[in-house]
Amino acid sequence: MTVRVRFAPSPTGYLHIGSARTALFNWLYARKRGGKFLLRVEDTDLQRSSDESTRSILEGLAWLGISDYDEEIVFQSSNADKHRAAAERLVREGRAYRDFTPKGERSDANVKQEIAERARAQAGGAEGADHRANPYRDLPPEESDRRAAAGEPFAVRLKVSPEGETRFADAVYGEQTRAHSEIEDLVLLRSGDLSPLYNLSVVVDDIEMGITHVIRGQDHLTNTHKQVLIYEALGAPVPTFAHLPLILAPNKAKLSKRKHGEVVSLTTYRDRGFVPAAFRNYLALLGWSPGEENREIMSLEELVERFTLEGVHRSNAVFNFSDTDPRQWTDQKALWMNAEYVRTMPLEELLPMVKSELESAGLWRAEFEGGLSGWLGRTIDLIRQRFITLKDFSGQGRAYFADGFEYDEAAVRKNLKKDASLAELLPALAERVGAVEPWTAEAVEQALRAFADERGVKAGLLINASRTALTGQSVGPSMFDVFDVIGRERSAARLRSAASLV
RNA sequence: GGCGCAUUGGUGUAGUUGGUUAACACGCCGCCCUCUCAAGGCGGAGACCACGGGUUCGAGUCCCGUAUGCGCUACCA
Repeated sequence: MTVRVRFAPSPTGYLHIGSARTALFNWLYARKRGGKFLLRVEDTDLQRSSDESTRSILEGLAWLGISDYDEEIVFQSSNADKHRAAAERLVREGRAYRDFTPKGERSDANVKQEIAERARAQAGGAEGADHRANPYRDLPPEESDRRAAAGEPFAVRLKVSPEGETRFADAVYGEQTRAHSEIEDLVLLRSGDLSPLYNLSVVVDDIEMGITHVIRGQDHLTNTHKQVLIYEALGAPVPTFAHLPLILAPNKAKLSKRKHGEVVSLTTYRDRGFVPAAFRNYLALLGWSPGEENREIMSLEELVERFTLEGVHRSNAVFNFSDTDPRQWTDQKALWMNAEYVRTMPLEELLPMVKSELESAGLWRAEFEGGLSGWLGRTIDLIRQRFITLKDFSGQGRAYFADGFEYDEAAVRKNLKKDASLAELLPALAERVGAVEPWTAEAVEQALRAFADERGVKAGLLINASRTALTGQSVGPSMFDVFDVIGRERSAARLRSAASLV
């Protein structure tokens, strides 16, 4: 049987990195098994869902390179009739019943507290909660039909048998069992508009879509038993479940936008200059590992080849970042991995990303793809070695692409103001450099060192001063390569104008 | 409150039939390289494998208990 998996986000906000990772694992599993990867947008909560969210989720998946869905995207809201029909069928078959209890008030905010209080109150009673105490549970069908026909509002609940237990083998967490006494007669359809609830919708849709493997977050693990019950009531085969460990914040709390801000949003990584392959690689390693062989840098193909559900962990992973240290705005390993990709990936793959970065910074010039294309390649190859994100090409790297750049204050202090004689040395050096022939790194080095000897100063003084003069920075590639790439005229001009900063 | 799941250095993980000094990556520190900073090379600090019992000649690996964390428990998804 062909494997069919789905990623089913609800479009109530940006794409959370935890969801992105769930999508990735689904995708990897489908590709690994030669199966189908489907997308279902769970937009049943019209209040909170938005087209904008849907769009941003789609964009995020495309950015990650996993948007090659094998079938049309399914929108859950358009399946409401099917969900309702399924529930009505269960009522007819006596597997579900109409509950005419008036709908209770519930303040969304303190549900958790309410649950705990109710449970504590019940604890005083007999053996736990009596989930089958509903007076409408065994109402004769004729009376139920009559009251419904009379227009009395009702909800539809699944009739969970009081004895026994449900079980399923989770591909990650292993054998799971839960006594029926722990499961209430869950509501399938809301009273009033008879709109379907989540547990019903997912099951009906997954059956409809022929899903064979449900791979999702561990927060659904306990509720899976309810869904198994629905599958069984509906007489459908139960798919294989694989629950994924959660991704936690440094304080081990759930990662949330409200508390942790933009670090949890996938788009942040795109906007801050991450290479998609790097972030994808990092994400894959959160809650999964290939086992024995500990090579961590893996291409998409390698990830597909090595991915298994058995390699998924059971313990939650901590996403480590600091909200006070800007250098650690996100997990350091993610940053390291991105730098690794930036400096080692094939230049032709990096080029388009650098292009769009330079474009959005207004630094792109048409010649970069024409007469200067060779120069551009050399330059990028030179400066990428110490960059971390794509943003660095327009930030620290600005001076390579434009004459208008800023001098880093600390760099000026350290390399230019340090020695007053630089005010005179720099223009003289400019003169010398301007005459170098041919214009190569070696020739410039010879000229500069000779000049230093003549003036009786250390070459290092001139080299460091030149670095700040030509790039505005205190750090960067080997200086003679920088001269080479910046060019004779621009180098000389920058040396001269830097004299005024001394 | 009930039920479930988890627990290896700061973080991500390896350690799949119990057997020697618990491995790797990130981060951190030092040295080398050197025109700076990275990268790279070499080395180092950091884990009594949550805790307590038990089984065993021997346990990170099996069993029980405790603690802690997380999840679920809703006419939210």
